[in-house]
Amino acid sequence: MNGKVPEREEQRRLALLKAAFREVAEKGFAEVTLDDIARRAGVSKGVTLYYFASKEDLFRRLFGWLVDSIHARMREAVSERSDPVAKLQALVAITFPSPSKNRAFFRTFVDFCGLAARREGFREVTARFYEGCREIDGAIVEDGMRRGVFATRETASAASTVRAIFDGLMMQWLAEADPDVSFPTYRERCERELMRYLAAADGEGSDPLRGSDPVKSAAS
Amino acid sequence: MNGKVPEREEQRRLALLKAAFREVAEKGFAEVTLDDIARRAGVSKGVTLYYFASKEDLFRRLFGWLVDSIHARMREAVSERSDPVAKLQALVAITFPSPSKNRAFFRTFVDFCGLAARREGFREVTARFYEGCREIDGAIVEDGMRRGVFATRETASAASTVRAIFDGLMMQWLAEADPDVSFPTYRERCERELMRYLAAADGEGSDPLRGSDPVKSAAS
DNA sequence: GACACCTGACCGACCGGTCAGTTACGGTCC
DNA sequence: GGACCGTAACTGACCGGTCGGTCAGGTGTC
Repeated sequence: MNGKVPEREEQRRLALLKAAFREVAEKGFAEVTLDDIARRAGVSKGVTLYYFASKEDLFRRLFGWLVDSIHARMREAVSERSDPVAKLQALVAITFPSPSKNRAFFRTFVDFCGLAARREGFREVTARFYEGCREIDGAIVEDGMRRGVFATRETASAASTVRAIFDGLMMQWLAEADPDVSFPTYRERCERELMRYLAAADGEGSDPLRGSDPVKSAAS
Repeated sequence: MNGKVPEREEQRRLALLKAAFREVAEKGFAEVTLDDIARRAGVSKGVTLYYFASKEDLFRRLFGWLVDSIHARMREAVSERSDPVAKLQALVAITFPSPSKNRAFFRTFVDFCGLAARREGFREVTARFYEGCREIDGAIVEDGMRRGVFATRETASAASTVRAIFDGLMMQWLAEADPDVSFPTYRERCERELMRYLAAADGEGSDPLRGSDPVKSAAS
């Protein structure tokens, strides 16, 4: 009907990546075998290495694909709002979609950071992830500063800190004994603390969030 | 000369843990073999499993030992100062000691978080790590608030965010193409951004740091 | 029948864990 | 002092299992 061969090939590759993602999210890179991935995708083991040069190649592409997806989703969500505060809230919503999706993505992410910290070939992808985040976060911060909603600060550092708050809270969440229960706590905390950090310096009264009842649920 | 046997045993165990730490920092949990650890410690392979029940047992104890060490060092550094700002600076100094030590600890830490996010038996140790941090960070924040140096906020959330900024920046640092070069940038940024987050809300003028030249080195 | 796609048995390497055997050493008895 | 011994510490060959990667051959489609 149309240019079919390379399309079908791409389709197959994508199916394998999706299968690999689910496997990695569950077991971690080190524990996943090529057989697991093939079985999850409903094909035989040989196919995996028919479409990817090696296990490492597959993992690298998997993470590249994840990074592109998440960036696209972030950019889309941000572009749909005009208010910097709303943009940030949209980012929080993207980053904390649901316990299970969160767990899947962030487990994979942490795994990958561990790999990237050691193997040169993987580092490039993590660098690209943070590069994109810096761009997205930085644009929001700058916009908010221009409009006087956020306090003046150096954009690069602020974007870096915003991202650190996202990632750092996520790591704490992953370590929780019962992540499903504490999920809403962390999501709300993320939003509130980002606002706190960015809020204009002339008093908490101008806090764009109605900062009413402090969430005490995480206290010991 | 004295009660010798159990002491010598503990000594051996510690030597193995240290060897394991160096190996893991370099290669990651998944890539380290019992043989690697033994060889690094200058003994034969059999010894490793003579002193530890299994590889998993060894790794769990390794991380427990690391967590205790880092907590002790943090507590000591903090207890030596009285000013909350100085305490926080001391914490930054502990957390960012040098590129190589940083890399070693944080690579291991990230690895371990990946494990803990999946295996029940490991989660308890990460939970303990964050529990201790919450205690240390929380005490500083609370002290600062009482003295009016930091703006009023809910202690648990603030401690959580402080720790998130530490961890999140560290992850970004790990992803840098040339970590050794960007190390001072991240260290300074960590200190400055923590202060920014915690600083009293009545204007940047009261910023406890002399916020002079913005570090632009991380901008694209 | 040619070709792309797919299969799964197979190979070689590796690794956690076991264990039979060796070594080092402190104590004991003559 | 030295012969002897018991045991804790240590060694490394070995085993069973696993996994990444290969490949000879099958299958379906144009």
